[in-house]
Amino acid sequence: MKIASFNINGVKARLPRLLEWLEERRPNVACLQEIKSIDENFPAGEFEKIGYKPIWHGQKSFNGVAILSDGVEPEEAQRGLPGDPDDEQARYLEADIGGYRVCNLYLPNGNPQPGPKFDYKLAWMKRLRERLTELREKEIPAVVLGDFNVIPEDKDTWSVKAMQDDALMQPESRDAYFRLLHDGWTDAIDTLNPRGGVWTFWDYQAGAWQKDHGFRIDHILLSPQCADRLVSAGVDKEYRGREKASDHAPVWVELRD
DNA sequence: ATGACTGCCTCTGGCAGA
Repeated sequence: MKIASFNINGVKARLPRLLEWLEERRPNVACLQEIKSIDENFPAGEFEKIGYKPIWHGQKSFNGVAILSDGVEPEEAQRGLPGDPDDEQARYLEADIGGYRVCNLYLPNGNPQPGPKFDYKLAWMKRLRERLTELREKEIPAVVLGDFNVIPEDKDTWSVKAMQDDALMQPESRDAYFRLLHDGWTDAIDTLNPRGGVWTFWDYQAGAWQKDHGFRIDHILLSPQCADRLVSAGVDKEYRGREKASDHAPVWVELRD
């Protein structure tokens, strides 16, 4: 079972690149973030044409998440992150697929910090922990993946100095991430690349891609019930270098059946 | 260096992203 995550930065602008990646790499499940589309405009038919069954949670202009499943209908389990009825941002979608609970998230960026956006990020992470604790207590084999907007450790960025004031690597953001790991979730990419130096994002600006100035913010967490099924995990880095690329590269995990 | 690039909706410039 191969489960992937891709912050595509606009489903409309990225559609040819996205279809190309799906056909070339053929993940069983693909979680998308930043579809930047209202529900009515989501191009479901384009995915169905190549064999993927989609569910999606859209929003005008920003955010938006979707789950695509190869040949199998995803059984939606949760739309939107619980815990705040006033939060209308489309950043969370859960589905049952092939015996796994797949939790797709687009965690708030939090810049500028300090400020209300950073407060929203930290509150969102607290709610996420509560949701994931529920799943853990039910002992569901779960994969939680997406754009976490957290640089977990210094080894996960090309430059600590360049990023030191960024919301992505503030101690509060990191603490909230490590609370999840201490709860029993396994960071699949970090487990297989303990020395770091693996990037999933390169800024469009200042020639960041050409200079390999990236960082790791797209993560895949495994619940205790499926951590021992981990076979491999990685980043489809080459897709960041293609024409009209997203600023993120896809990440993926392969789990033993 | 208040920089850079890209997508969105469209008040085609301002906002958001990271």
